[in-house]
Amino acid sequence: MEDVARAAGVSRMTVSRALRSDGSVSDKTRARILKIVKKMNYVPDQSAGSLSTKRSGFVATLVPSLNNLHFAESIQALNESLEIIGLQIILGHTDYSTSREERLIESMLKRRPEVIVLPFDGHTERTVQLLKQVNVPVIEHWEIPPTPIDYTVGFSNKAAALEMTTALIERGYKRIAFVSEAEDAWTRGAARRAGFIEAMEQAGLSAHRMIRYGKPPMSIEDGYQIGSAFKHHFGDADCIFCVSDAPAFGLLSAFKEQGLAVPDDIAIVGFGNFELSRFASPSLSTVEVDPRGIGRATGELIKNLLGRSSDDPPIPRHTAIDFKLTWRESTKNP
Amino acid sequence: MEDVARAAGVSRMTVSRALRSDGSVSDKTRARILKIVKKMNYVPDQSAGSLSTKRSGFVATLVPSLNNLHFAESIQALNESLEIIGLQIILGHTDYSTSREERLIESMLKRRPEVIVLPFDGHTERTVQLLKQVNVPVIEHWEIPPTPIDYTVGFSNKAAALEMTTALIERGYKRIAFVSEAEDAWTRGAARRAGFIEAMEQAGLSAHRMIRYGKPPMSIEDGYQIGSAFKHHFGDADCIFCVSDAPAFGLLSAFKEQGLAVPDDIAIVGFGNFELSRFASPSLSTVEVDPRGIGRATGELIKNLLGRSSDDPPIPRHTAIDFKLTWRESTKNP
DNA sequence: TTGTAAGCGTTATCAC
DNA sequence: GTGATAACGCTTACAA
Repeated sequence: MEDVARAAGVSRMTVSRALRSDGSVSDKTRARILKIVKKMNYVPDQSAGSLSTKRSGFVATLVPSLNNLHFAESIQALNESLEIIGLQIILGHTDYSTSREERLIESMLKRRPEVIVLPFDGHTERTVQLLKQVNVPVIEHWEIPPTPIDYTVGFSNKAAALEMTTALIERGYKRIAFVSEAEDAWTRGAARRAGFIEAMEQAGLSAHRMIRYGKPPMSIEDGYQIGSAFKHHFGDADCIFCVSDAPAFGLLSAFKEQGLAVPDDIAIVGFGNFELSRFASPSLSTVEVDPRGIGRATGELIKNLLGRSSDDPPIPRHTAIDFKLTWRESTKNP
Repeated sequence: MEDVARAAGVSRMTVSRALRSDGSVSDKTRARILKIVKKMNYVPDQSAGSLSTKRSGFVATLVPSLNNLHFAESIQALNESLEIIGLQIILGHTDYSTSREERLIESMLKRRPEVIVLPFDGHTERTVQLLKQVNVPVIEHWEIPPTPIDYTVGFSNKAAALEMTTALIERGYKRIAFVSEAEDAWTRGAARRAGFIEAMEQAGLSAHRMIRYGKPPMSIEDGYQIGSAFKHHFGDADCIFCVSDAPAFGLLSAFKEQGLAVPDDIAIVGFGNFELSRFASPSLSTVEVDPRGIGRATGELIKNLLGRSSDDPPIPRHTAIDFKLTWRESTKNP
């Protein structure tokens, strides 16, 4: 910067001002300076800038895993709205582990993020404590936690599963099985399961057909394994509700091998609505969620949080993102 | 930090040393300091540290899109090896656009990354210029560019497609069609197409059955659309080679609707080997690549680049990542 | 419109 | 083993 200033015959301060549209610099000087900047290929050092302005330009963002198109899409949408306002995501994946989440947050805090975005799959006590005292907006996304730390963007996984289960019961299914992970640290999976159980009980039906297998995220392979042994365990089930679309694909594949007809012998529904769900055969009934919507809404929220003057209207704590039930060939529909 | 120092009755310098395992601090003082740090929940500011040490701890990482499990997995693997050595990824997606890539690089340069990792889908002149003069290791991944900037990790997409095509020809297919995007900015897709064409020509076969559709990344839907009109355009084809697995799934779906048998009426192969490829029906023959391997190898390379003393053995410019042909039910195999 | 001085929170360096 | 001092590259606050 010194060099640029010298070359332009001005002080560093003027260069600094020219570089941000901030200051009042005469158009002539600014033009001259910018030309020199281009020529010298000067790139300002944002760490140094942050140190002065106390604004890092970072948004610490955690997702359970990138290895899931939904989270990846959501991040991509978030990123798109953030880069417009000059914010950079620093990304981490929790691998569905609360202790990993805690470690990541500790390390990201060193970067002085202006906002922290993270999923709710349970938090350690220390995580909550860190988050509360750090004095930065915290956004939990993809689920509505029982006791939110600050802001939330997402939908109730329990309500969604409840709605789907109720709709299945209305369609005449009574002996519904639920497929989810064996390890329960994954709270959103547990929420879906709870929704299923509640709906069954409300209808006076038994929710004992529980298949717990593997750890999150469930894969197609997991579903295939479950499908291969399914009739052995719950031969009387008339429908299977999967905690995500992935194992549902595996079940479809396994049942096809066994000559079981879907939905005539048994119905299958998933959760998530991956692109493939429309093209599977039979195509998959599922709970449709809106990953890009979550990312976008999170971006909007951040924009509001950081761009506000003190007497703007208050910002709502929760942004609801819609889900909806999508019916396809894997269930018998009215 | 000042506060911690005062509470511990030492100077800031001693706190700084205690915090990194760097200096020579007596075990007693260090223990005392660390206890106070914990209690006061002090988190050092890495921007300030970077300013002093000239080490940002950042790795600028670009991928074409996160909306593709392969890139997401690769990033996740890279991230896992980087966090061990205390490096943070700053992530961007180019959306297969070289001008977007240029903008992203310019903005990331402000963070003073210690390494730059990016895909090769062509670069603008200015990108190359920026990258060359920035004096930071540059790693191009996922493809071997004709003129690498610095280091490369990946495989030749052209060679892979050539090998697959040759193998198809050996299996007796002669009227092979190739499905890829209409927009050709995407160099790796073009490389695959070039491999296909070269193999066909080597065998004295015609490579005129070219379907160009949509823009990268090709989706299942794209494949479905192509499949719906396929017989109309190339009714005599005996095999379709898709630039990625995604459109291949769409083709399978469309052909099933039309009552076309795969592979008896027509064979289909993909590129990528997504998890689903094993479970599709028929399961999909494809070129198997190793996204996590690319991520891991990139991580290793970075570790070597940053951790070297001047007289270590030189680091190879290129790290080859294997691909292999995987044969399943969607082709007639010997 | 421009410049000067001080300081952001850390660490390198050298002295004790 | 510990401390004082001067950077690091920028911006804020004020002065001209």
